[in-house]
Amino acid sequence: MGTVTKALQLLTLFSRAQPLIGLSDMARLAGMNKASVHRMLGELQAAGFVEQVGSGRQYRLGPVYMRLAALREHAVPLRDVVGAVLQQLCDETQETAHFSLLQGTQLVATTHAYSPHHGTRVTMEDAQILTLHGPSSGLAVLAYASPDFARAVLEAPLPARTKHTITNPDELRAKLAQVQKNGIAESISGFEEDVHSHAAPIFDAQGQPLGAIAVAAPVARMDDTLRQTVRRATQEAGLHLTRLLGGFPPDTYPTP
Amino acid sequence: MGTVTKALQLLTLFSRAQPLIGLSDMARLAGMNKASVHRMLGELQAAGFVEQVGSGRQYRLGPVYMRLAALREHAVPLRDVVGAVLQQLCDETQETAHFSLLQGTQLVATTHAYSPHHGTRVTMEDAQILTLHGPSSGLAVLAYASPDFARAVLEAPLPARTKHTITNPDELRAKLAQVQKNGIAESISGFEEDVHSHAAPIFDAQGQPLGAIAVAAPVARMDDTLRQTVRRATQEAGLHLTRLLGGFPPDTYPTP
DNA sequence: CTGGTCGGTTCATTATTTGAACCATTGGTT
DNA sequence: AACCAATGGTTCAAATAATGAACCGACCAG
Repeated sequence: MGTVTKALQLLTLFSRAQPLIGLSDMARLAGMNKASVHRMLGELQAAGFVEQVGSGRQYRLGPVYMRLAALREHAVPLRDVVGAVLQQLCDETQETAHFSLLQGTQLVATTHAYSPHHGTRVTMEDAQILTLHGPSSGLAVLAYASPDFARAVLEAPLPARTKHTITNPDELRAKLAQVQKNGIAESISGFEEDVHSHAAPIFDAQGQPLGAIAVAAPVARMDDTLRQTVRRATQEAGLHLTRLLGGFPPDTYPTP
Repeated sequence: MGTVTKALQLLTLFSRAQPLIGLSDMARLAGMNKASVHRMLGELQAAGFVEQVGSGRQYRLGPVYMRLAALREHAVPLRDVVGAVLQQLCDETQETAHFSLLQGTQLVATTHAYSPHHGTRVTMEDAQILTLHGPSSGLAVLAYASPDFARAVLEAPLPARTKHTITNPDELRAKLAQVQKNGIAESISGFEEDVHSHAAPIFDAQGQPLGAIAVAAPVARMDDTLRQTVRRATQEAGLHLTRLLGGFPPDTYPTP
C-alpha cells in the first residue's frame, strides 16, 4: 500500500460520532505506527486537510473541504451523480429506477432511468408529484422523517389513488414500523395500479431524509427472485447515493 | 517535501476554470514527473479523492468531498454561525455581505448574503478566490497577520486585478498601517471594478486572523451616510463573529 | 513516587518513490 | 500514407523517503 493511500485512509477515520481523534488513538484505529501517523498528520495539516484543536491537541478535519466540495459540485452537479446511480440500479434490476426529492409534504420525481430489457415497463412523467402515503418512495421518506412531520402528514386527509392505497393512519403506522425494521419500503399498487415498487430513503448531512430512490416494476413481473434482487440493489443504491451526497443514515437505519 | 504533500498539492490544481486536468498537464503544472503523478493519481482515485472521466481519460475531483465537507461542517459549524451574522449585516447595510477564510496565501469566500433592497448588487461566486492585496477582506487579514507572513506576501508578485489595485509594497504597507489604526479595511475598485468594500478581520483562538467579513457595494451607491453605516456595522459584526467562533482580537485591535 | 497515559522525536534499517526512457494510441499536417 | 507531436500509461535501477522500536518530557490518578 502506498504512503498516500495510508495518509488518506486516516481521513476516513473521522465520523460524526468521532470528529476529534488524538494521535495515539488514530495510530491504533489505523493499525499504524505512531511516528508514521504523526508525520502524515503533519503533512495533512500543512495542506489544510486536517487541523489541530487548541486543547488536547486532537485532530479534526480541516478547512479545505469547503472549497473542494464547492469545486466538485461545480464539476459534477447533483443531477449527474443521481443519474449515474439510477442507471446502475436500473441495469442491475432491469426495471425502472427513479429518484424523488421531498418538497413540503410531497415528493417530486426529478430523475429516472428506464431499462430497455423488457417491452413493458413503468413509465414516469417529468417532475411527477408523489404522495407520501401511496408510493414506496413516500413510505421510505415518511418512515425516517421527524415524528412531528410524520404525525402532521398522517393527520391530514389521505387520498386513495387506487383501491389498494392505505388510507387508515393506524394501518400506515404499522407499515412504517415495518419499513423502519427493514430499511426499505414496499408498495403494491399503492400509488399506481399494477405497479410494484421498492424504495430506500436518501439522507442529508443531518441524517434527515431528503428523498428516496426507488425501483418500480409491473405487478405481473414481480416474483420472489426479482423481489430479492430489487430489495438488495435498492438498499445498496440508497446507501451509496446518501454517501455520495455527503449525507449519512441515522443510527436507527438497519445495516443490510 | 513528503510524498503525501506532493499528492495533496495535485488536488489544489483543480479550479473552476480548470475542473478537468489530464496526466501530462498535471505533471507540468505540478512540476513533477509524469510517472509519479500517475501513481499518485492512482492512489487518490482509489480513495475517491479524484476520479477519471470516461472520454479523454482526464481527472477531476472525486466524490469524497461531499462527505468530508459535511463532517467538517458538523465538527465546526462555521456556516450556520457565519450565515446568521452575514444575514444581519446584510439587513443592516442593505448591501452584499460576505465572509472569507484564509487558506495559504489566498482568501476563499465561503459564504455570502444578498440584500433584496436594491436592483443592482455585488454578486459573489461560490468559493471565489480573493487575493490578499486587492480586496478589503485581504487587507484586513494582511494587516493583522504575523509580520513574517505579511512580508512574504508583500515580497511575492502582486498582480493587478484592476487599474486601481495597489501593487507597490510601500504603498500597501502605508495602507495596512491605516487599517491597523482603524480596525477596518477599505478598498475602492481594488479587486473588482466598480466595487467599494469594507472588511473587518476575524480572529481565531490564538488572536491570529483566520478570515474576514466584508460588505461590498457598487461604487456609485457609496456616499458618506452609507459609508458610516457600513463601517460601524462591519466592525461590530467582525467582533461579534470573532467571539462566536471562540476567538479574540489581539491587544492591538482598536475598540470601536 | 510510581505507573500509565499522552503528544511528539530520533535514527539505523527498509521499502517506496523517482524519473529517463520506453510503449501504444490518437489526431493533426504535409 | 507517412510523419510528427502530442496523449495516457509502464518499466526498473538508483535515489530517497517511510518506517518503527525506543526514547523524551508532560500530565494525571492512585
